[in-house]
Amino acid sequence: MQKVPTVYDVADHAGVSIATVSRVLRRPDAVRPETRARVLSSVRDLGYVPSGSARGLAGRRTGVLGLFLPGHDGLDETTPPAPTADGAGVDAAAADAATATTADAAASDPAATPLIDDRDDRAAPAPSGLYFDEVLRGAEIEAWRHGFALMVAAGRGSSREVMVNDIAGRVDGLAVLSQTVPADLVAHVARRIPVVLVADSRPGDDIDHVGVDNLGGMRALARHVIASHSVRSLVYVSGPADSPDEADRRAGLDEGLLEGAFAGDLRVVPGTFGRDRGREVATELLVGGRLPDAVMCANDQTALGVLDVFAAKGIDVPGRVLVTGFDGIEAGRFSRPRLTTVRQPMAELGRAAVRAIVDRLAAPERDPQRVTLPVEVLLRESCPPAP
Amino acid sequence: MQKVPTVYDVADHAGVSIATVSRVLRRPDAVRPETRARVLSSVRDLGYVPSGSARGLAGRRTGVLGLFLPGHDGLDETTPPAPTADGAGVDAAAADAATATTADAAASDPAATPLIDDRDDRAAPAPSGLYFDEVLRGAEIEAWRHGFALMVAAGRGSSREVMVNDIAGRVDGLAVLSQTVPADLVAHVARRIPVVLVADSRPGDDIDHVGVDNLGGMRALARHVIASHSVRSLVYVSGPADSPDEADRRAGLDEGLLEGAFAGDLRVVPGTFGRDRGREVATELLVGGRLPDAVMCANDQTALGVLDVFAAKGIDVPGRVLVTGFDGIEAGRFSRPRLTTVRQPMAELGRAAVRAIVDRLAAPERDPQRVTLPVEVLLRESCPPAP
DNA sequence: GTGAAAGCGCTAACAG
DNA sequence: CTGTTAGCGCTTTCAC
Repeated sequence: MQKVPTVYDVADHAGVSIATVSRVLRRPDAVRPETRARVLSSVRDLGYVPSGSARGLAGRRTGVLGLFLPGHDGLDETTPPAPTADGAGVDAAAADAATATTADAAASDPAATPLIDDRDDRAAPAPSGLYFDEVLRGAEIEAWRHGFALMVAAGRGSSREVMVNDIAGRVDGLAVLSQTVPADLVAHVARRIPVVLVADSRPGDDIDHVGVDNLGGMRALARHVIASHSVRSLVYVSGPADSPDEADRRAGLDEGLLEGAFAGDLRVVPGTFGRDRGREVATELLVGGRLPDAVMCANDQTALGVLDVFAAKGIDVPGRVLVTGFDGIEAGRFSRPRLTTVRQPMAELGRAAVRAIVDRLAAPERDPQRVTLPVEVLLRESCPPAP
Repeated sequence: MQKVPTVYDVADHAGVSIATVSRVLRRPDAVRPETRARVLSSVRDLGYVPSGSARGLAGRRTGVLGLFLPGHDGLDETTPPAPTADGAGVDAAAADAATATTADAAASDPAATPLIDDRDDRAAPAPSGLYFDEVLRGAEIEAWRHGFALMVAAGRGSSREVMVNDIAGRVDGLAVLSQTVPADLVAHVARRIPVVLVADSRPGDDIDHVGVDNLGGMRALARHVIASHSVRSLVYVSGPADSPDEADRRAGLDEGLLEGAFAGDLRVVPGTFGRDRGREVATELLVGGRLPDAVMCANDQTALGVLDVFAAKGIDVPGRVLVTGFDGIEAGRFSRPRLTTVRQPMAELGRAAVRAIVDRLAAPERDPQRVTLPVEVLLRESCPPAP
């Protein structure tokens, strides 16, 4: 790690030219086996690892794709970035190194391992991310398949601009999730490299886009709800009015109801995509005394909140009232009753995003593409299949 | 995206030298405000984004850290990497683009949204990764704090060498999880950049390392088990014999038993860290007819397998037998009964790993560090707190 | 405060 | 099959 070897060092050591070293690494069969062997051995001896930067510069391509995810709630915004400038915050590092660093001896001190009564599930961390983790995983896999490495960044409110530019300068293409990056920044970056918007249905963009079939999913679900059970009254707990997802899901609901010739009552209650709001709504419903036959929610969190209250109040789901969600988050698998929902193919989203970039790289002039991935309706106990 | 602008273009456009452009971007206050404004405006007009490669080359540092995770089970090995060579598999991309790509119209076809009866939880995807996702998230956050971007890669059995070298060439430091990279490769790479081993207690390494307190955690748990309940017979279902984690946990068990002056029977049954093996063991225990007072497992998966069988056979947990795990995976929060376990601070692991690299970058000559993070014992229903 | 010039390490023609 | 030679776009002294 002292005198990091370069092509020149390897070339010298192997008694060849730097071009040959480069060839051995890029197109091995363009070099005589013996020469190749000699070079390879020098590489080993010297501990040579080619510089990605130099490669990127010379080759005009980095072999890296970028993925911009939504920020991790809380955990970050709290602590501003260390003063970067030159040393990349190296000094700041030294400062908090002591914080979590523990010598083996200390950590093994019995007193250091707390016993926590978690019978109330209090200690559980908020899984929050899950959703994006899957996207990330899918993207990583697909990137690898296409010979790209993947660089990730989570959008932080502030300094997003810097980050985006920073990433954009290092990659051959960038996938941007939902509303993590302001439109103008996206536009700026898109002038340099292909950008694909993921699950972010901003209309009128001349930028590639991949998303899931929110509309079709909710439509299919709605049809199931009204067709399989004698639903006369239906409450829909929406998402935030400014959410494109909400818009599509709502549209799907309307279509499904129409197609299913729903003749009952539909009441729309504004929601927030939050579990708490689900609880509120359920409580109001209970207090109002007029429980509908079904409560369809714009997302799982909301539905889980509704289930929380119904369970606490002893309301029979699905016996007395049906409940549905949307997203297919893990928690819905474990709720009581288990939640009927629409599962989004998260990993597939990531893969599709990467494919979109790769395609674009191959055909820069092609018209902007829009990919919509199909979803699945998962019928579980909160609104089971027709009896 | 056509003629990607460079410093030169910006310099021309702004009527300054490239040095000034560079300054404006790196050390803004070293430039007269008016000049700065002019340059910045040119940057905007031209859609200039500095090349990370050029920057990395000239500055001898990339501002990127790498994270090497274990492969995603199955999903990958199945499909070999596209022929990379030059086009980075661009041709292969075109081939399978049609596979998942769907036009809006088609996706919205009702027939395209399948309804799946998931009352038996069959449709649920294997969450598998979860563990590493948290590490990744922690690493990303910490990297960002220190002004670094994060590059991730999942270790695939084959071509791992290529990947590692590839990543290593593009980053300033690398964190490598568990046994994802063979020792000699690690050594090779470590000659070029700082490498930190994560949760991989290979002894004798002169490489930085961060891990969790497997020993202390299991010790504390063991003491709880025997001290809080009148346990006379104990079965320990181990992990694979070659796992360093297993070794530490086993040692912790022994210490805990010793410290708690355990006078009963301890029987060790070999396990695999797999849920199936947990089921097998539980079944054997039942068939044998001599159920112990407690079954402590080397990890959560095993414990969940044990719980599966006990639940199916109507064995009362914790009434008839106590069960414990290790890891703190999400599924343990939802099992029936909920699983008492030791939670590893995954996100913290990721953060610590990044800190270790950053520290090393700041002090290349310092002795190798070893960081052991404390764990928490989560007492849940399968082995609750003392009555 | 700003410009000129010398690389950083590698790839990719182009010769031989 | 191998060597020579230009750059790739940016940072960074060193002068002015």
